[in-house]
Amino acid sequence: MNKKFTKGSCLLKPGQICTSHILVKKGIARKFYKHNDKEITTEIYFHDDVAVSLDSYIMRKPADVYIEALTELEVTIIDYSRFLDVKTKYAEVMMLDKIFIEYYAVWFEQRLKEFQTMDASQRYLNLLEKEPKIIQQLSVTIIASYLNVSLETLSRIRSKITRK
Amino acid sequence: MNKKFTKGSCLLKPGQICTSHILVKKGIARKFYKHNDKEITTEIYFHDDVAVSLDSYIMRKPADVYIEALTELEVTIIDYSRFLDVKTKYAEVMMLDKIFIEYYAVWFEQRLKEFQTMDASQRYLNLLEKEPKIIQQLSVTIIASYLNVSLETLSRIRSKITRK
DNA sequence: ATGATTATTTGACTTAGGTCAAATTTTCGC
DNA sequence: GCGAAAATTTGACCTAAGTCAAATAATCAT
Repeated sequence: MNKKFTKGSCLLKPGQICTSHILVKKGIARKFYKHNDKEITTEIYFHDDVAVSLDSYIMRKPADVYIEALTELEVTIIDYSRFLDVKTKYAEVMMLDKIFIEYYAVWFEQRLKEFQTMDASQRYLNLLEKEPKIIQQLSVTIIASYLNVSLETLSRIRSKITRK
Repeated sequence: MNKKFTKGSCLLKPGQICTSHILVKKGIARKFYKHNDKEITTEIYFHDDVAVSLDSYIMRKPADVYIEALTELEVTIIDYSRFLDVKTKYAEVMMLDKIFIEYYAVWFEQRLKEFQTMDASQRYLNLLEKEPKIIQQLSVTIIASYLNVSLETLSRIRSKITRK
């Protein structure tokens, strides 16, 4: 089921239960949570990426994250209840769902390692290498909140790099 | 298939492919990786916990982590090939495997959030609350490497807390 | 028990990165 | 294009936590 969202609108808000997967078809979205009024961006979605609040979806509990359209956005909503029905019938679909979560878990492990082993500049350079689209298309504010540094620090990192 | 390991021995080393899940029956184990000669502990396993190098297991690629016995250790090895065979036959088993990974992913997400939002003392207090066994039974060195702080800093955090 | 090894604590110093404030640049509505 | 609002950069300063070194404390083998 296809849907459109305007820039700045939210596809999911804290308190809602995430019952579906969101497949981005056009535009950019992000997931973030608030901590002491600070926004921390955890994921950024481009074409064909899938957005979901994993713990809300799995535990059937209210989400604690926002999923927000960063541009005009077109998505396909994959409804959980329908999906569940298909899953019980077709082992293949269930297998795909499992593979999705496996890769998601590996991605989390990788990202955790980045925070444990890299300082701010290394994280920036790593992101530049691995996901240049994020650097190219998003604002300093959003990139900083994705790297978990202050905007000022990110700005300094960038100027130091370009000065070289 | 049951196996015993002596304290300090490794159940998995970098370079090996992790083809099985390890179910701890007795003793304590940990997973860690080395970064610039520093050991970073990522997980600690007690009775009935399951140890696996997820990315090695899923991607069938050489592991980059150690799984080490911290005490005399008794485990049950669940071999991947056998398990795979069972999985194709019994959807139930596959479902359990999927649930395992789902919870694992949620756990990673949670842990990532801890690093993004808590300072060293908060992480310590959080661990004390959520996994007191780790604080009670392991050395400062291991706890520090699990919290990703230096041993000196952890020692100072502890003395500050007990002084209160 | 005693000396040796290992683990933990304490001290002095350094540094990455945060905060707050001001300056500058960019973006956008009209 | 022009002024206002928003985003980014720069500066000054501060703090959490790291490093290195030395001092205690705990553990272990003989």
